[in-house]
Amino acid sequence: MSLKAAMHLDDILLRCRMAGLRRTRALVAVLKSLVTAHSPLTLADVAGSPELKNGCDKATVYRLLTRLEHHGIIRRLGLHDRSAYYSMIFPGRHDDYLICTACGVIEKLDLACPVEKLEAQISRESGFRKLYHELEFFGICPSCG
Amino acid sequence: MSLKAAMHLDDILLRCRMAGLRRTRALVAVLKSLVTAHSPLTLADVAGSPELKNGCDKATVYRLLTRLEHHGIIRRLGLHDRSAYYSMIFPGRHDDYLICTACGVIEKLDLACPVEKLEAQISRESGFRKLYHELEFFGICPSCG
DNA sequence: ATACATGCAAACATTTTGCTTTGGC
DNA sequence: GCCAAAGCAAAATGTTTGCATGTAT
Repeated sequence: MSLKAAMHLDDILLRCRMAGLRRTRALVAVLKSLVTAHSPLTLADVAGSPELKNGCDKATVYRLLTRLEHHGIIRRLGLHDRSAYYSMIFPGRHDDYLICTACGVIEKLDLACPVEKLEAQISRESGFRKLYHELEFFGICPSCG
Repeated sequence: MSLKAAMHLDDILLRCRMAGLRRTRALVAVLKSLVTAHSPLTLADVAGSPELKNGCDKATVYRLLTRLEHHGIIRRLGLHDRSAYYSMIFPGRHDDYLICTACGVIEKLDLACPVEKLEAQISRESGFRKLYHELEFFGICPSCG
């Protein structure tokens, strides 16, 4: 894990404590997986997490992910797969994704998200609160092409 | 079912025949549900479809939906729910959605989709083919607010 | 010491497949 | 009549909950 990731981790653990979460082995393991991941992870990915050799129980991971999401520390994504995906929320950053419908590879898109300002407008017109969005592009990647 | 929907239905049945699908009772029922629906439907919605009193078998509906999606006649959506949603594709039209994370209500958004042109750019830069996208806004609706 | 978190196991929900029968062409 | 599609039933996959035990505070 890089120095940058380590800093993030301490920072996030602090936010977890603020939210009333205890610093358990499972919590640290889950956060490590998510902080170091290059793309969103499924519950099974996190629970398995071989490199961290933390085989945490799925039920435990499930409850942690649920709570972390509820506290706005991680984000839950659809990504069109049968299982849900999770990724860290880094303040001020938002990722959109490009996904191959053939092999399932997920790439983070490096672009200025074009819907940020729409969000404010939609919130105003619809009366919905706590608005956020999910934007994914699907297609066939060059390797599968 | 409105006249407009009826026209759509004939049109779509034609496209299905082109794709090699037989005009079965189940196919007609599935298409009727989807054409008349105001928002995307789950597999269970379509199979149950009470108003059409067509209790089709779920396996049948599943296979039909899969095939229809494969032929580009319907679209499969994530919508963050546990089950997948399906909606008709009306040529030249694309819908984005606004979803309440509390009660689950799904509203179609009436806006010029801001990512259409991005799509071409992404396709060019990434080499992905057959690109399409999914854009959803999530939040708490006024009733749940 | 206490309350919260874990792990195991079992219940659920949904999707997916196998196989026989039905019905469109 | 032939082959694709339907229907039934069962397997596979992923999520969620109950409950006894362990552990952070």
